[in-house]
Amino acid sequence: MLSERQSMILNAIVDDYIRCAEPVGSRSISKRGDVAFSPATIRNEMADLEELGFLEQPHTSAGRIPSNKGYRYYVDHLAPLKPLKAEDLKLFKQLAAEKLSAVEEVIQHAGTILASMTNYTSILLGPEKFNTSLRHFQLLPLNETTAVAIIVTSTGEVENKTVSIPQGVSASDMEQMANLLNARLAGVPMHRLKARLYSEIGQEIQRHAEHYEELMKLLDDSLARGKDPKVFLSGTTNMLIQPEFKDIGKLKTVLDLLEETPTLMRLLNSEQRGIQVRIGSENVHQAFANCSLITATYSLEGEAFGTIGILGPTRMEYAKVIGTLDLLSRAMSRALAGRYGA
Amino acid sequence: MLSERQSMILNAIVDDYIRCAEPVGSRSISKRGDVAFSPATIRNEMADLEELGFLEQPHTSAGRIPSNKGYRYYVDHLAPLKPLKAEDLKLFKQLAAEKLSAVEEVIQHAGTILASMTNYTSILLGPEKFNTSLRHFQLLPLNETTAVAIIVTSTGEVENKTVSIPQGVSASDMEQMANLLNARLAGVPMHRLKARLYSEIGQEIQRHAEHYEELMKLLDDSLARGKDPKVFLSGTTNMLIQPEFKDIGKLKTVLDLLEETPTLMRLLNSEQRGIQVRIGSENVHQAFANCSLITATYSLEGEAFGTIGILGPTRMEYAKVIGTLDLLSRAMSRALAGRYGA
DNA sequence: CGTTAGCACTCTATTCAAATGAGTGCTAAA
DNA sequence: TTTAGCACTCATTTGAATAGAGTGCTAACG
Repeated sequence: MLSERQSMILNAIVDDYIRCAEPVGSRSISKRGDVAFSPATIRNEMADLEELGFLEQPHTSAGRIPSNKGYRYYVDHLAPLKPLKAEDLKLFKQLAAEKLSAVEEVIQHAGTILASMTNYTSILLGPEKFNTSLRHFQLLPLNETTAVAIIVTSTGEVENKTVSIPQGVSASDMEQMANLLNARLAGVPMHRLKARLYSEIGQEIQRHAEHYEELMKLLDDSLARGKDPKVFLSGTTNMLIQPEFKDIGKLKTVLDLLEETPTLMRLLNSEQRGIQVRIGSENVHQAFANCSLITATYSLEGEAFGTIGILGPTRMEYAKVIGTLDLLSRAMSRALAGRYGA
Repeated sequence: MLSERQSMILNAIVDDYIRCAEPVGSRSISKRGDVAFSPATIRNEMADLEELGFLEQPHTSAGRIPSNKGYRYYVDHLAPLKPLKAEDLKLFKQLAAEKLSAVEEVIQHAGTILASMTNYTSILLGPEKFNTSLRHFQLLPLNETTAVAIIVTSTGEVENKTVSIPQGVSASDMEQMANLLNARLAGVPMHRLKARLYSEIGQEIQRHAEHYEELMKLLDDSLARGKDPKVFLSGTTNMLIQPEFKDIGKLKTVLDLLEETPTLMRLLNSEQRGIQVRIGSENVHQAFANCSLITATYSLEGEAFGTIGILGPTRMEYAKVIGTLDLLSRAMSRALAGRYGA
């Protein structure tokens, strides 16, 4: 699609622009050394590249900046896969080695590393609990009216929920219920719990206990899915140092959106495994028009999957970020593996 | 300490400055109507107030702005306690009425309300678990090497922790241990748990079981205090709209500090109950020199206490914020009461 | 024919002096 | 004691001139 020379020039422009955040002119490219042509020649090529839609010109007498299409070409064909620095690799190893007790801590920690290494904002999605199963259920009365329902999943995560005790249900009723659930539903995938509750436990309760309605309501409440998977943000303030966000208004719009979990979920949502790059307007939300989001997925014992992502300006160090995410997602899978599971 | 007229003028200046964020001059005060003197007279008083340290002048030909001492006087003597708007009160009632299942949700929600009502940043500290006691303990093996320890407190909070199982400890050992702890330590205050573990349970284990060392280590790990109380932030982006933070550098320093839980803890830390106002340099951290922090405490069944706070520029709507915090802290205490507890 | 030097042109950013205007302090009069 | 008047200060705004970076085009060059 592009000639050798055009590719080289596009590459040079994107590189330069990523580094300096300023329109790059023909002269400065010529001087870089890796494109050994005169400014005039480069100018001609640049005019062509602009016509093809890979470059843009803020105004007549400025240099060129890459368009979204330009970035896309850069990412797909040009971005050199930089090897990570040794010190960064060390951080990853530490992550895997560290004695982090909970999945959430591993994720949180990974997010912090990611943000500090890249100087962008990291967004991590906890594992979908879709593929985990029930390990243990408990129903613990606190007083006459409220109880705590505790669910432990096969991956060792603990969810808890305060539920109110229906009239006429006794502590021993609840204990029986919990025992019944553990006996019958242990090992059942989380997303099938409710269905199985009605199909299997329902009859049993109806046979042995009064208060059928009340007990079912209680159990139904208790098993209510522990809301959406958690989102972990880190390095949001790195947005502040990006020159593209010197406009506080736009900055606030973006930061505000980052506080909304549903927006983030929608942003990260994808069926695809592996690494994905969404440049500028490829993102769902209009406010992220000059942002790029790069995501990778990690797995937890091959059962559950989560997403880690980096949000930054479209003028992002793609090569570095992609490499980092790739390695870190593997490191996370490794750190989470073996620690739990059947 | 200040004459009637001086008070009035100081009041007018602080009021105006809080509204407009710009140095206020003698003329504009004279025109306000509530201080019926000529600009010249007011100028004289202003000169006096400056000499006394209540006002400052950015430069010779600008109006005056309040000093920290000025704000302090305003807060202590002048700030009129504004009644809240009806719609705001309604929000509070909703908070109390809502069926929020977990303490943390109540707190989180209160923080959101607080931030959106005041347009400042809210910082809420979860209840100190200091005064809560053990309700239930459980130790649940996940596989050969790891187990989940679950602690339920008297206020219905659930803490969980993944611990590794020492060599030679069996599932039935762990079950016994858990039963023992429940039998002996239920009702014991959280902060005394470890001490009691050694003084009471220790002997028992030594008598009945092998692996004394290992079991004690396991239990000790399991009871490790669930880190610091959680901190909930809301409305951090409200900082962006404050003109005092148009300097992105300072803004970043502050926002970065807000991400550090220990800093926040130190910032909020106080033995005092009730409402506290810390103006500018009265705050621990240098970076908060032009911020004010107003805090109030709430209680959970009279047992545990937490803190809610508002962080904003020193030029803060003290009257409104103090009123809001006062009411909200009560509303929270109410919302949390009755829901749990013995 | 592809490449490059040269040059006129465009447009932004910088600089600097002058004008503006908000606000003060002081003095003298009411 | 209060206030009108006035000279003075100083940040901000304004506008014009200038500098500078970069382009597009044309003509020359190998």
